[in-house]
Amino acid sequence: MMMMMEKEDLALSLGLNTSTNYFPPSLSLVSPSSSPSWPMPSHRLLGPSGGSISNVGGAGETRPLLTMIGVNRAPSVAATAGKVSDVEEEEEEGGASSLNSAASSVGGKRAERHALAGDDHDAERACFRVVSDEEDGEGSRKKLRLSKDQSAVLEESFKKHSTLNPKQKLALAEQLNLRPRQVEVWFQNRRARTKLKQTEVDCEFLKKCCESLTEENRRLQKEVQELRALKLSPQLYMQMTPPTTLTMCPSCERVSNPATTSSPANPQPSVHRQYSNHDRQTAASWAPFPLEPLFLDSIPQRS
DNA sequence: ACCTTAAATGAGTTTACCTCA
DNA sequence: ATTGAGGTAAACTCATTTAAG
Repeated sequence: MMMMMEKEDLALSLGLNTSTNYFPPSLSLVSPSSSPSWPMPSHRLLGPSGGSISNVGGAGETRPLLTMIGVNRAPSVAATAGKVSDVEEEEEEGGASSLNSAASSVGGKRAERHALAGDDHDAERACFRVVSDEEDGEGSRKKLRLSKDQSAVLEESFKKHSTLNPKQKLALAEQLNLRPRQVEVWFQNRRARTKLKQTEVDCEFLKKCCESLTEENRRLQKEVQELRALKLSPQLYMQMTPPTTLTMCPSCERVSNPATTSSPANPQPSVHRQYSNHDRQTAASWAPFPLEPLFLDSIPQRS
C-alpha cells in the first residue's frame, strides 16, 4: 500500500515530457550533455493544505513545514540564521557548476570554498554524531527510509533546481535534519531517476515513430507497384480513376503523393529535378491539391 | 522473490592554487 | 616582477553497483 503511494508520487513528480512536441527534448540536437532543459511540471507534492503539510505523525496538529521535520537527527546543529531564506531567495541558475563558480568567484575563492566545506563537514559531524547514536550496528551501512515529508521537501526543491550548490545543500540538510551528504545523494539518485524515465519515454516515442514510418513505407511501396502495373497497361490506365493518394504528373509522368510530398506549409524536395515553364504552368493543374503562389514560386525556373 | 531507493564507489571534469622556467 | 605551462588537490557530477527495507 505504502509502495503504491510512493510509486504514484514518483510517477507524478518525475515530470515526464509526454507533450506533443515532435521530438522529445532529450532527442533534440542541442547539447546532449547538458542537464535536462525541459520544463518540469509544477505538481504540488505537498499536502492538501498547499505549502505545508498537516497531521504529521498522526498528532493531529498543524505545523509549518519548516519546523516539523525532525526525523534523523535532533535539531542540535547550530542554525545559521537566515540561511534557508537566503537560499530560497537565490535565483536558480544554469547548473551546479555555474552556481559554484558564481559562489566562489568573489575574492578568496579557495578559502571560501574551504570555509563552505568546513561548514559542511561541521554539520556532517554534528549530524553523524546523532545518527551514529541511533545506529546499533557497527560498520554496517544503515539505510534509512526518508520520511514522506522529507521526500516532499526534496521534491519541491528538485523542481526548482535539479542540482544544488553547497549553500543550498547545507540549508536543505538543516531544514530536513539530514546530513548534507544524504541530500547530495538524494539529488544524485533523483537526477538518475529522471534521466532513466525520460530515456524510457524517448524510447517509446522512437518505437512509435519507427512503426508508423514502416507502415507508411509499406503503403507507399504498394502504391508504387500498383502504378507501375497500371503504366504497363495504358488502356487500363486511361479508364482508371486516379488513385486516391498518388497522382501522376502529365508532363513528366512522375508520381506525386499529396499526403507525403510538398505542401505550402511544409515544402519537401519535389520529384521534379528540372522544371520547364510548361511544368510550372501545368503543376498547378495536375497538383491534387490547391497550390499557393508561394509554392509555385518555389519551383525554380530552368535557365 | 522482487522492487524501490539510499548509499558506496570509481571515473571524469572543473577550478583554484602552487611551483618553476 | 610578470607570465604561461604543468602539476596537484579538492570538489563536483554521472554511471554503475550494492544492499536495506
